[in-house]
Amino acid sequence: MTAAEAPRRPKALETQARIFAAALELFRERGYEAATMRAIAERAGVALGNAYYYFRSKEHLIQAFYSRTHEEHLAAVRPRLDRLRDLKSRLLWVMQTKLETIEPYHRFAGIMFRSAADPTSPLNPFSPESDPVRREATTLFALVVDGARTRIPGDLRAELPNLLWLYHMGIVLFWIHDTSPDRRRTSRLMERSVEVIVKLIGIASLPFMLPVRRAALRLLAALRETD
Amino acid sequence: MTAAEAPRRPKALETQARIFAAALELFRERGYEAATMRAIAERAGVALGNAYYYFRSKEHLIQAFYSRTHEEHLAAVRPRLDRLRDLKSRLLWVMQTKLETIEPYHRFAGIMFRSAADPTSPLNPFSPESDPVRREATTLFALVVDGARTRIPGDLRAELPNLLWLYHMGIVLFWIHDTSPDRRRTSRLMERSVEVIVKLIGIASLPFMLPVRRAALRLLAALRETD
DNA sequence: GTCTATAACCGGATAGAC
DNA sequence: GTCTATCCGGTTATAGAC
Repeated sequence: MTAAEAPRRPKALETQARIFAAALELFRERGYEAATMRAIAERAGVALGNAYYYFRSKEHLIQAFYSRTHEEHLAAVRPRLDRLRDLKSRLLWVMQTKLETIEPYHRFAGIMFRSAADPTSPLNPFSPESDPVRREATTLFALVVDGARTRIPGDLRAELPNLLWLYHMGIVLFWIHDTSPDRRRTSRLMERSVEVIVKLIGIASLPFMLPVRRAALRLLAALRETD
Repeated sequence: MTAAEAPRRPKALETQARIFAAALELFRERGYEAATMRAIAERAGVALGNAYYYFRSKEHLIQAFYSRTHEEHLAAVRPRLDRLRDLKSRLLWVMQTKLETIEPYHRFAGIMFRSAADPTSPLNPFSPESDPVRREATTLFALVVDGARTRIPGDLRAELPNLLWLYHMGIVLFWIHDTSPDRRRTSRLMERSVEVIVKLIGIASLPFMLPVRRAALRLLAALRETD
């Protein structure tokens, strides 16, 4: 729960948790817009000003939501990941649990992603504020890759966690727009894309692909250069 | 200029144009947030309510902006595209002119893309409202492909305009976040990625790549299915 | 440091008169 | 078509209590 300033006293901690819980409930029940700060404060049994004391803005409430769902995702992933050995089933498992974790919030996820696309917003996945969450999420994909017995050339293997994180963001983006029952379209897309990705990794690992692979990886490196 | 309802009388048309022009100016001068509807109305010399008469919301003002910049882009592309023959130089030219066209609006482009990521917003590139603009933009990339003498298998060729449109959206997304002088990072990324893309098209066109190509294309088809 | 209550500001959006 | 008045919700400010 990354809030404005981490509260020290247990009572404060509880108040903050109550506000956060109220926000989550209202987001679920009414969606983002309708869950006004006034309503959140009321449900949490605090004054409006107090809600702002713990969460600098409505958006900060969402940063907290990010962390929370990531933790939930981790918890859902762990019990089974170790037993899966090949890249494909590991990636499938992680993606599947991801979709299950975020499903309850589908209704307000869209409007949440409004801010996510704004470069000046702390919610932007590339913003400094999002750094910790992004790093953690990438770590999960590193785990997926490392634990797989699939053979992958070193240069690609090093970049793969970032690429998979990006891929996973793409799936989430699709999920946001998916109104099919049980989010079936997203599931199907996810399953098929995982297959294609694993196949592509196989191909990219072939010796004669070295030049293109290098060019593509250099491209990615350039993406991260600061000037 | 796709507004709320197309105004019939010349006077109305002029008023609408004046509001739109004022909006564009203020977007450039102050960015999106600071360009309040009140300020836009004032600069256009109309009442606040009147601005809303022509543009249902601030976001609709941006839909109009989309159309406008696309038209400008087309105008910039045309004089030279015919003379370029291979895919790489054609694509490079189109992307380069794109970046030049949107550059003046860099400052407010970010916040513009807030709404673009919201599935309920008319600004979302996948929304019905955006359909015309997207279709037109895709047509441009179809033109890029069709006029190139590069050999491309039919299945891939049919999908390529959509893929290139998607690619171009990615570059724009990067551009939004790019604060380097003269947007140099974006230019570099664009040039390198065009090279990689053309190389990849070459590889994907090899006979033994047929199965993976098919799988990937089927994936894209699934993306568009309505169920 | 934690919290309340209340009033006010600001800008997007709407209603209804002219 | 155009205006004025008003609503609504995010956000801020303030002043004070525990």
